[in-house]
Amino acid sequence: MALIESALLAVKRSSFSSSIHISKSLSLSSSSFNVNNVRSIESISIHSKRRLSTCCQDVKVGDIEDLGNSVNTQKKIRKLDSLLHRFRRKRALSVTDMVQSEWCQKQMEFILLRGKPKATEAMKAGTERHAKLEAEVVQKIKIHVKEIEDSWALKLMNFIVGANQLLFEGLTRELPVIGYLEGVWMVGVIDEIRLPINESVQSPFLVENKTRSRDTLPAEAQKRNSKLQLMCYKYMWDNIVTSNFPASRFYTFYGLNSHYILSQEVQDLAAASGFPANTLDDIVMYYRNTCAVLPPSHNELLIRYEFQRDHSLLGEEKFTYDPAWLMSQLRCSLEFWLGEQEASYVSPDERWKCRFCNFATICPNNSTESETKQAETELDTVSKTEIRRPS
DNA sequence: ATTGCTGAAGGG
Repeated sequence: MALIESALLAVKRSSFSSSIHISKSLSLSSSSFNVNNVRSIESISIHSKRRLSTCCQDVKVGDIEDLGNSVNTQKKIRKLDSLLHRFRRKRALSVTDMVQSEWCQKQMEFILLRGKPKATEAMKAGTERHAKLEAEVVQKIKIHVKEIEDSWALKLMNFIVGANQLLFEGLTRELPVIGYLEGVWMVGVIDEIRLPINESVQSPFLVENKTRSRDTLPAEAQKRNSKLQLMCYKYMWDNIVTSNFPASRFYTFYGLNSHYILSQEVQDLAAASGFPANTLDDIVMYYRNTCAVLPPSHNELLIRYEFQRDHSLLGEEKFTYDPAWLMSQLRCSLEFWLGEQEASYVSPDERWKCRFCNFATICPNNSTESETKQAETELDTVSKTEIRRPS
């Protein structure tokens, strides 16, 4: 408790100072079930000076290439030019990236190239609701960290403490996960995990809460999209608990110093959480030990839909993990991310998605449609009048 | 800086 208070004090102090030295902050949370212990730590926000802009430089092609090499060169160029390389080189792909590109690859591409649109009111309401649900089981406090290694240590601690909360209390929320899958690093945050205490076979049950602005269940495309999200989480969870964490690959990818001495604040927190550690490597060891004792997740997955206005339950959808379908979806998305395939457009029967898309007016999909020229012009005019760009 | 950036998810 004293620890939490001192951490909060630290935050207060820094908010009074005009120090430019604040590099990163982390919100750390303790379980509301037992406030005397730091049971859970949550959500890191990084304000990194080491921000890496990974905008691709022009790739110079060698003047003299023999035929055999030129195929390889083409591949290399494609790889260096890929969206993965340009926008996710120093950070992993996220489950959101996969889910977003399943919704519409072209829209994902627009978001990367032209920036993401402002959050809608519905999105804000959803974010707020998720924060409330999380607050039911975890209490967050902010921690300042010095280096990127500190924030990774805290993220892994978040997982460890969240996993322990799951084991001892039967429920955790907003659990951060990381894995090396299909040749890429992937990160995500599992909305909710339950562990039924009175069942003989203990399989963590993954749940995703969805809030809706309308009091109806979503269309098939949206259900499918959320199913993909949950299946990604299951894939990641099962990977985490069944295979050894590739620590050296992890250090290399993120450019981390495994021997980095954690900031005093982070060391104190680790000690208070029951795993005294000096270095990032120490935390990774605890992380691996935790993963080793966790069981694979349940084959059934659950999406809960609730109405934003009154939080009433609109419906629940239980479905079975389908690894073959998941793999085909991931492969499709990865081909797009790796630059092996051009961004695809939504299928004709899902053209309604364009009505919700901020890039509809500049999207080539609208000009190649077999609509009449008239309709096209009308659509164009209407859309243009709807665009209001802040000057 | 009563801001925006950082990140993952937020809804459609």
